[in-house]
Amino acid sequence: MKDVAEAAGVALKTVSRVVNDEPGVTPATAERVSAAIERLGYRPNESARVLRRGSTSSIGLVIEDVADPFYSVFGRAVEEVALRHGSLVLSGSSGEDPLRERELILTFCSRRVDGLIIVPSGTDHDYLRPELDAGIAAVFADRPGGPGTAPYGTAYGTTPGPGSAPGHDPGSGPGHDVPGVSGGAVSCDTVLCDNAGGAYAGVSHLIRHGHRRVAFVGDRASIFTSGERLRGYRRALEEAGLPFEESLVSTGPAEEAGAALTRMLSGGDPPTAVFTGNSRITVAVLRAGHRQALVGFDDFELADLLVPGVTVVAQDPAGLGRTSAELLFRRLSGDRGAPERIELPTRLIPRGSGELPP
Amino acid sequence: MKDVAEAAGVALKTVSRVVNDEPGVTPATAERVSAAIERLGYRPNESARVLRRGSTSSIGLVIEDVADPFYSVFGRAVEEVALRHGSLVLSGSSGEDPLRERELILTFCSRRVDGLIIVPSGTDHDYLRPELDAGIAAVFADRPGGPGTAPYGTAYGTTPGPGSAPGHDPGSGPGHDVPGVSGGAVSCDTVLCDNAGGAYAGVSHLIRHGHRRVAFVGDRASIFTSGERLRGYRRALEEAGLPFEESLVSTGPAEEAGAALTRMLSGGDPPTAVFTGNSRITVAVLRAGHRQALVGFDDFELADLLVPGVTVVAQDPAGLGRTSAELLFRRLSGDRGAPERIELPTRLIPRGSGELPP
DNA sequence: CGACCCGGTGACAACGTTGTCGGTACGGCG
DNA sequence: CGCCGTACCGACAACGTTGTCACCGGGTCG
Repeated sequence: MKDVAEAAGVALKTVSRVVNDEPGVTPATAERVSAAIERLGYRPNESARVLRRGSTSSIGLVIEDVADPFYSVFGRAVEEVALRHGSLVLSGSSGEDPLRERELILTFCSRRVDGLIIVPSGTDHDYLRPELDAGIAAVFADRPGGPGTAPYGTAYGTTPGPGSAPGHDPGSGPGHDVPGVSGGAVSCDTVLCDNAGGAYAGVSHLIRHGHRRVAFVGDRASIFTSGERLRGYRRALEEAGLPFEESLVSTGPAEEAGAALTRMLSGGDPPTAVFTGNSRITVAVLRAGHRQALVGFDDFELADLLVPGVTVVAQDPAGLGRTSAELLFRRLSGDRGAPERIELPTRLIPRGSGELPP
Repeated sequence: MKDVAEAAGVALKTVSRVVNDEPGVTPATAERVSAAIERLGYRPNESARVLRRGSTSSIGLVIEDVADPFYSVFGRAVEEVALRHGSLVLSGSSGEDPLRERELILTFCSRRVDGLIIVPSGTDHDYLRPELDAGIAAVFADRPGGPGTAPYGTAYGTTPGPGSAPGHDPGSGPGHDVPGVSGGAVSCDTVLCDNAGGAYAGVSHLIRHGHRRVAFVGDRASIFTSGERLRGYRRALEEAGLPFEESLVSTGPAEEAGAALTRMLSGGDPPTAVFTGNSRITVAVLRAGHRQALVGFDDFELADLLVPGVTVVAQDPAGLGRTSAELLFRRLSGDRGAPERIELPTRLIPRGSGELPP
């Protein structure tokens, strides 16, 4: 910029004015400066600008896996909203590792993002407190999280299941008696799917088609969404006056879903229908060659092309992303209202597999 | 940081030393500083650090659509490599709009990314020249691009097709007689798939199974990969002594692919087999209900679950991302060798649809 | 005709960090 | 006892930008 000023024969500040479209520059001068900028291939240094102004015009996005269709559509929606607000998106995959998640978030904070959108893997986000106090906005999406919100659903607070083991809390833990910051659960905005309601609708759909033994094959019980969907499953059974049987429920990673269902089917009095807890599991079950009536939570591409078409309870990943981002930007533009908790509806899409008779 | 120094009763510089693990600090002092850092919830300001040091430890990734499975897997691979090198990834979707692409790239440059990985939509990247001269590394992936490389494939340089129209080159164009920078094509590193070879293999596969009239349904001819794949198709025909017939070739957006094929099939002497130019088109053709022998370029999820399974020429999006990123980081660590052009092999995966008889 | 005002411009400090260099205390050695 | 070397630490400048304020010339109004 100094070079540009020199080349155009003006002061630094004038160049700054031109770059930022500030008023108070003669068209002639502006033209001279613009020419110099073009000629020297000058680009403003965003770091310096950020340092000076304090705001980075960028937000951080922490999701489980950038390559997962659900999250990538989610991310795209966030990007779209960010673009409209002139913001950039820093994104990173946590890979369900709370440690990696923490690292990513803190990295983003170091880069002074204006806000964060987090699909939390971990349950403990107390380390966020100083950042929140420092004015960084945060929205939790798809699952609840945040400092002080650990005891949310029933699934949380139980044994953390495999995968959450690696050396938790390496530092000296969050300061205990910090003056001014201590105590008081400060919860953040949260945008969720209506997991329980969706599962309820899907299972009820199967029951309505005559099934009385419906299996639930879901993800690890330690995952919030998984627990909620199981809750919806139970409610649907209860309401129909059907018994809840442990033997018809399996929770675990998608790779084991096929085998789990096979075991159920080979037992006495096998289920005639299956409700699957997410699309990875739905696909795993299909791949294992099972042909029972099936409703899956979460839509996936080509579900309509399979034979029979796969009936699903569709979430709206784009809507989730859009809503989260819009909420975040509302906070960034000064909304200081109470933390919100938004639940997005799901939609049952009948395609054939869920309408098969027992 | 000033606050931390004050709280710990030391100088700014000492805090800096502790934060950066620099030698020359007594354990006792370091401990005092660390305690103060923890207590105050201090995080270093990356912007200031960048301003001072010059390197941002971040790279920019410009792809067509973050939500597209191909690119999201690609992006994930890039992220993985970046993580290993301690870098962050800024990513953005260009949406096939050269203007948006340019904007994104320049934004990234303003943020002083160390390097760029670009899946180019536009053909003209001359605006990159000042950045490249300023030391930013760039790798073009999936399609060639970059300043001076416009006249690459045969498809380029022709009429730009619909979609590239919106007000090109708004400024005063790249400086014409810039001293020191003018002329001389400076090409960048490029990582591609073996598009022509893959298409050749796929079409040959169909021919080997007895087909003599093979249709090509591909994307707009203005897209590099599309042109290359068409080239492979022609070569396969030639080598088998089959005529190239315009009436068996359709290029255009995926939404029109189904209708295009329908038209071909309703003509006299219809094709008995179809080669599709990308997975979106493959799916469109399947959705249109066509049941000819089919080989598609690019693999997609559930291709194996359809009946019959869809034979594809699989690319390796993760490999593409990994290779691109590794090449980029090699450049960043000082490799000043001649620009490379890497072509990744494809793999034919027979699943049934490509082995149907005429 | 002089005072005032205003639009255009420039000088300077400050944002938070780190590289450089200079200072101080302490231990060892002549 | 004095000198030197080393280890630790602090003051200061600089990175590139922008906010603040002062300046200056010309037009306007009293």
